[in-house]
Amino acid sequence: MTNRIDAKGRVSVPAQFRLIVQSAGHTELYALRSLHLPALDVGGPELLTRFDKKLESEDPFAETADDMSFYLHADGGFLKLDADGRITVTDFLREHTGISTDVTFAGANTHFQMWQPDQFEAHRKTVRARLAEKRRLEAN
Amino acid sequence: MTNRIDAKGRVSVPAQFRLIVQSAGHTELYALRSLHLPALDVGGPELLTRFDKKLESEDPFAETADDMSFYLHADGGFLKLDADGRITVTDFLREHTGISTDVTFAGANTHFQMWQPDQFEAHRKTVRARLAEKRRLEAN
DNA sequence: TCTAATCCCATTGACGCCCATAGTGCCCCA
DNA sequence: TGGGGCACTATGGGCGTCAATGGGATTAGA
Repeated sequence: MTNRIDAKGRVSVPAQFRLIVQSAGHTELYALRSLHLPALDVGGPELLTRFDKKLESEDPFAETADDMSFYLHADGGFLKLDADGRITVTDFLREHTGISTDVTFAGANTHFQMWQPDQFEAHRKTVRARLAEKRRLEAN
Repeated sequence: MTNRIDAKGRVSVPAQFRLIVQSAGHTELYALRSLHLPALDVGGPELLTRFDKKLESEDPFAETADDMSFYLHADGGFLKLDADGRITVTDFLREHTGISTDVTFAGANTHFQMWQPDQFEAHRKTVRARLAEKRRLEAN
């Protein structure tokens, strides 16, 4: 699902994904820069709390917990949905993803990803190739 | 079983295959672009959730798990059945399969495949040839 | 004051929902 | 046993609704 960014820098979040958060009564999304991919992991505000909960259960003095906490708040940001279900694409989003004029949305029921269309397509092909190769090896 | 795509881009899902999902109370199909074939693997939404469940139980840091998850969502999509048991053939389906005016359905009890008719015929022949060859070798 | 964000409204094209018709196989009954 | 009618599938098309997009107007913020 690919949508265009308009002259004001807005893009419609596909209805199917809006439902994820709007049904929960929220008007905000939370976007997190993916660690390994030039993409954004996006979900409702509970995406943040879910990670935070996870952190609480760990040793607060462990380095990984520190890193994770830092990562969550430094590499994440809120996106406000306007009345028409659009968000404005900030530099925060563009830098990490390479997004300029169009955005590709892909994902599941609880959260989704935002990509620069070409990057998305490239990654899709890479993943297909890797899985096909793995399966070929396992067949022998 | 081959059906025609109408002017609005719709095609009837053969009744026998509809039963697979409708009997489960669903009105949606889940289509996944096959890794090795120019075809779509189609089944009920539980096809996706089944895979997802499987992934949750595996090591979430393994690259393969990431790949699988991405593949399932990037190369998979939902197809809504209308009241008459038809789906609209999107570009998402056409690109991978070469489908343009007609669709060939083939499959088993739990899920089925969608093909461009000529591609299906070609694949059928190669499979026949491969099996015949294998049998010929084993006979010696 | 100038820029940027937010709200509101208009357009258009796609999709969902509805009904109509033709073709086909099946069953039942005369 | 042959014919009529019922049931269902595949297909075509009308129409209303909603999503995606564009743009004006108003407000907030620097």
